[in-house]
Amino acid sequence: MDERHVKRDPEGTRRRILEAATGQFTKFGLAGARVDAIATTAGTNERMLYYYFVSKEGLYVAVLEAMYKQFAETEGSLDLSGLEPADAIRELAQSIWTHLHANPQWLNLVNNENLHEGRYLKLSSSLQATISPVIDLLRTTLERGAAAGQFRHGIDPLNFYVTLVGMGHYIVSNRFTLETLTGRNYAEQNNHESISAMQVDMLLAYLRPV
Amino acid sequence: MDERHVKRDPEGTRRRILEAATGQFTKFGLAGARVDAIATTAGTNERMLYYYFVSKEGLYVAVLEAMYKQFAETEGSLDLSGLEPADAIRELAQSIWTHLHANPQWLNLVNNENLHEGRYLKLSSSLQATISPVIDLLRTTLERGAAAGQFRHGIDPLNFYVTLVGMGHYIVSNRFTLETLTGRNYAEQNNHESISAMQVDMLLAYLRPV
Amino acid sequence: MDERHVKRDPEGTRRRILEAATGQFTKFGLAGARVDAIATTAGTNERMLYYYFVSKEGLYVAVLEAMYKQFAETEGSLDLSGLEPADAIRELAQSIWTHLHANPQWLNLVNNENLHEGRYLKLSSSLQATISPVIDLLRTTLERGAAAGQFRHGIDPLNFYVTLVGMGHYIVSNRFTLETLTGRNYAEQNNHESISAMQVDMLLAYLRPV
Amino acid sequence: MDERHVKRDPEGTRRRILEAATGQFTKFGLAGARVDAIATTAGTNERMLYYYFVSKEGLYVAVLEAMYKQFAETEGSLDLSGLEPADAIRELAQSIWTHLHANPQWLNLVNNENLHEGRYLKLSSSLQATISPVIDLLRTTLERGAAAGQFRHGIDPLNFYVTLVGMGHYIVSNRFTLETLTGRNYAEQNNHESISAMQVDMLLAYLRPV
DNA sequence: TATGAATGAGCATTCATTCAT
DNA sequence: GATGAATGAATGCTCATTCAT
Repeated sequence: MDERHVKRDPEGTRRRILEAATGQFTKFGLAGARVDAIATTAGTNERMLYYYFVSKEGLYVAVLEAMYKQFAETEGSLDLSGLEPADAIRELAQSIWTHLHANPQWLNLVNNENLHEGRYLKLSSSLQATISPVIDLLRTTLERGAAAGQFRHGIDPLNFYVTLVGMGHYIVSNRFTLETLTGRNYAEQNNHESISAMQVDMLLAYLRPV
Repeated sequence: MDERHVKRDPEGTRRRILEAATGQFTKFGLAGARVDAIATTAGTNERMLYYYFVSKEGLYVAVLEAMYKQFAETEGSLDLSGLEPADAIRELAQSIWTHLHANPQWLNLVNNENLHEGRYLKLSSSLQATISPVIDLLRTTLERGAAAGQFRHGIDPLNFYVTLVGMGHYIVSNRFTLETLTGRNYAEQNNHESISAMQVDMLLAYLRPV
Repeated sequence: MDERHVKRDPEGTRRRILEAATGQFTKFGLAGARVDAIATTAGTNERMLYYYFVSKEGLYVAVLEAMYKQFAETEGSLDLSGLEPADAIRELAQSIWTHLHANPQWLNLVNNENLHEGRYLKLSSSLQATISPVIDLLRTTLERGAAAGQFRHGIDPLNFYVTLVGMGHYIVSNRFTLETLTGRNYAEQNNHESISAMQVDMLLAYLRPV
Repeated sequence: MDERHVKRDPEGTRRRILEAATGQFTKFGLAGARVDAIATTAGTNERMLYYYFVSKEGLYVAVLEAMYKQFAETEGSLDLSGLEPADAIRELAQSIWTHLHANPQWLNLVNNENLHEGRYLKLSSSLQATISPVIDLLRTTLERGAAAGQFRHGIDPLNFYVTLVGMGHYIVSNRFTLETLTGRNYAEQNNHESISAMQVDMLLAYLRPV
């Protein structure tokens, strides 16, 4: 059961390097992460990192891809079809926010990638498509609500989606500076629930026909 | 009379180091910024950096303080007293979002500070107070709107403020990954105006009494 | 029937490694040559190199032996018996110089071996004998010329041989620095022919009885 | 008198690095030389090497320049004006050969530079002119000899010079492989004198009018 | 015979920092 | 206040080589 001492385990070695790299890149960013710390944490040596991922940047891209893929899978597996339109929006928001809340380190990676002006994400083929299923889901829900007279017409689903995700992203990603500056810790459940409740209300109030 | 030291300009040197450091830290983060690049850009040598700011981290904290101070001054100078409550909210949102939009590099610094779990911001005394004037302004406006029957009662001003700021922060800070993943560039004016309009509507729809 | 091992070709693999190694060692020297570049160029993997040649140094010695052997064969196949003594000297010189001119990379290997103070050549058994046939040929020719009254007596054949080879070696081996410093490119045919003519004249003028 | 412990000695440090680098590059070539060995030998640390010479290659070029300059100075200081033409040629040859014989490590550097196809020498400005004074000296001597009826007319001075230098270069540069293959050690004085005598005779025999 | 996986020592180079003047 | 010189620990990466199958 001890993976460290299995002599030949290519898949395991690769996976352990990727996991260790995820930890380091999300904690320290691309520049701050140390190759030898990744190797040590992975229970292997630095050489294997280059064997499997060519370079530190190659490893960073691999981590980026893995995390986006994982996030897309979570979002993509949502089934809102049986829910009332308003409940579907509630469910969508809660699902996304919960995932962000549970994986704050992912946001460090996204922020770091924006520091690099998104250049590594662009290197990664086929990630562009990851977002569309959720947008489609949202569009369908908005249309369903509009048809039922519960939502207003003509809402841009992408803007709505971006606003929704941003609400969750901001309070998770900025929880440390927010706590210092406002005295409120949004990682605490009651604070998190309180602002989430406000934000869901906000989204639904906006959708309501005038 | 010694020509070699004609260029003595303590305040200027200090200021140029701070400006150069701001550029480097916002572009590359704390770990990615290079001390010698800062010195070169500032037109001085590395030694002076230590003379004025003790260490790289000391310089980072100084940059952090300067940028928060500047942001607080912008927000604090707002005068909403003459406006209708709804217009005051519009003005507040536009003012904050415009500032974020105009200073995206500031968000890099904030994100970087959250990567470090806010530990350097905590070192900085007296920054905690910077936010309260705006909160007070917002609280007053919300109460004014409620008293006039235009806003609902019992809204938490801090949660409202955080949500409002987050809307602007997210689309500016994440503009690169958003463009790659959604195909929409929120740095372009029409896209930025379009989502801002939705977000103002959202804030106001939420405030409307039920 | 195992398709994965269809490509078994021991002699071919060995030969391709040797050829690839020759290319790398002559281009970059012993220290500069890369084991993995040799393997890749040879269309095999690094492990096979160790299988066939034990070590990088072992491979280097093998290359050294092969090139000296090839050079000795060229020189050894000369037949000067039917020529007038002076023509025999001309033929010998032209033959050696042409070979050097046509194989400049061989000189890189020789120079590299001298950088290593000849220690690898010493490891190689049986190479010492390679030179003697040409010396014998030269001695016979010199004696033949002296007997015919065309050459002076008492010439040391080895010194004569070394001088002759050195003339060709120098202008080929040093063609790059010579071009930079003198502006004359001795790899160009007319320049090469012009200096070779002078050098043949020199050899024959020396041989002429006083 | 112990340079190692002088705390501040920029010129000394620079000079010691250059000397140490000369030793390493001439012994092991550019690829084989080790930066840390150079620093240790120079009694400083690796960082200073980059401080003064930017890179390993920059240091290599500096060494190359220094050695060519030194060689040119030796050759350039020759005064042949008071000698009979034939004696002048003898003196020129002895002077050059003695210098090569006394500085065999310089030839390693030249050979290494030819391995690199002379690309670093080309980087060095102003070295091209180093050779011309000797050529001029030689041309004058050849013309003087021709005018006196002692030398033949129409000799190309550059080809003559290259041949002369090559004679010395070859037996010094290739002394190790020559010893292994011929059994004769041209570093030994009597062997060196013996072949040099033959080569001077050869040069003068060639010059004699027909 | 052949190959992918693994290793540890070593590589050139860069880092933030301090010393001496 | 200002600057050039000096440092040692590290940094990402490559090396020749060996192991396991």
